[in-house]
Amino acid sequence: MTRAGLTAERLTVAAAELADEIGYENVTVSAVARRFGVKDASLYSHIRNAQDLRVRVALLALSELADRVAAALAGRAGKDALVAFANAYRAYAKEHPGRYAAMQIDLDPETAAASAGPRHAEMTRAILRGYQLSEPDQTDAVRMMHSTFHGYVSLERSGGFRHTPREVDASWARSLDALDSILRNWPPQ
Amino acid sequence: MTRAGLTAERLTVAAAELADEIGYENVTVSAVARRFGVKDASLYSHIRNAQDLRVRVALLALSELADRVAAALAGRAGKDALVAFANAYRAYAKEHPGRYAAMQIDLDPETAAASAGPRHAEMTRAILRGYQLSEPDQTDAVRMMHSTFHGYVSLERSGGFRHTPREVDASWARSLDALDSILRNWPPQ
DNA sequence: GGAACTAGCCTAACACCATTAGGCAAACCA
DNA sequence: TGGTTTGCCTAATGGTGTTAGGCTAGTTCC
Repeated sequence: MTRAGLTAERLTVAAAELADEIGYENVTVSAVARRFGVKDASLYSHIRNAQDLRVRVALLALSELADRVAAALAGRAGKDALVAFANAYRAYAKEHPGRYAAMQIDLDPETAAASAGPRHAEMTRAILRGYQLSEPDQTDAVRMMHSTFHGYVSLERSGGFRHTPREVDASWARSLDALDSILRNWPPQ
Repeated sequence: MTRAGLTAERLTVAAAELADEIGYENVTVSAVARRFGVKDASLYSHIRNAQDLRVRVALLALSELADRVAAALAGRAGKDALVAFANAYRAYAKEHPGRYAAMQIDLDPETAAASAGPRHAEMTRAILRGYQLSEPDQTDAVRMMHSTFHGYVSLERSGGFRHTPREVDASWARSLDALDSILRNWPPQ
């Protein structure tokens, strides 16, 4: 009887793949075990419990997304950077809906601090260097950008835009134009 | 043995309350049954299954939120209306996190059409009457507004803004200023 | 090469949840 | 009051999460 070679990492990747394939909410310890042809209980030497597995998937996704965003940003500034960031973000969410969903669980503060979350924040701030905003406007702008991206992607995914015929891609592009315009003319206090 | 007096409506309300109290993902058929002091199986004369119960909670929440937004909008126009809408939306999400989470499930098209979702869309469009936008800009603007609200609320709830000290309320107000400003000066194609 | 050890996967067992089938009694209705 | 409906129950099945303890494949050390 040869061994399956389970590790926390392999389980995490398998869970992430499963999430993209069958939906995040259907990812279960049993389903992951099945994928490796082992019994459920065997996973518990590698992960603490189901929640632990979910957290690992979230961290994986956060890190993958940060890498892609970083790559997209390289060598760009201003609106170019804004659009590259936004498109990388949205593309990741579309390619990996399950991982994107996993990212939404709330991590406890120390896990969050050790995650790629701070890298996201840092990169978002980097974009704003092209827009001459100082604190606290910068923080407000970061929050608005992040909200818009996340809100758009998440409404798009859940079919919130289906009822209106207008192309979602076109609307997205205009929203980015609007964001750019507002960052260039951030309303004075 | 007196009867518990179950109905689909009472079960839905109880499930919604539970969602706000213990979190949407912990709402289970068993937990609802427990709350009424009846056996799990007894619920199945009133609801088809767990998914049916979830859909009912989502519809309840959509309808409650639409009512509150409608009340907030009454007699307002322009930026006043925008801010009233946004604040009603955010307040509902904070008061009823479980119901807000329930609203995010995707309804099948005909259920969605019969839900309060279209009322939301209509009210959002009504706000834009104060801003002289014609199609397709109007659709794009509706999508951007909705994304911003949803994105903000959902990031705030999941602790996405915790790392930066700036007050979330203040940032929110500035984001609404920014939205207003952009609606007044929607960038030309 | 064999003995001792480690670690990886297994079986067994339990609790909770979702769901279906069929029974019995309370509530209503004639 | 007797019959019918309907509401909740018991019983049973299957999936999932989790713990405890066992067996053996692979490694280490003489």
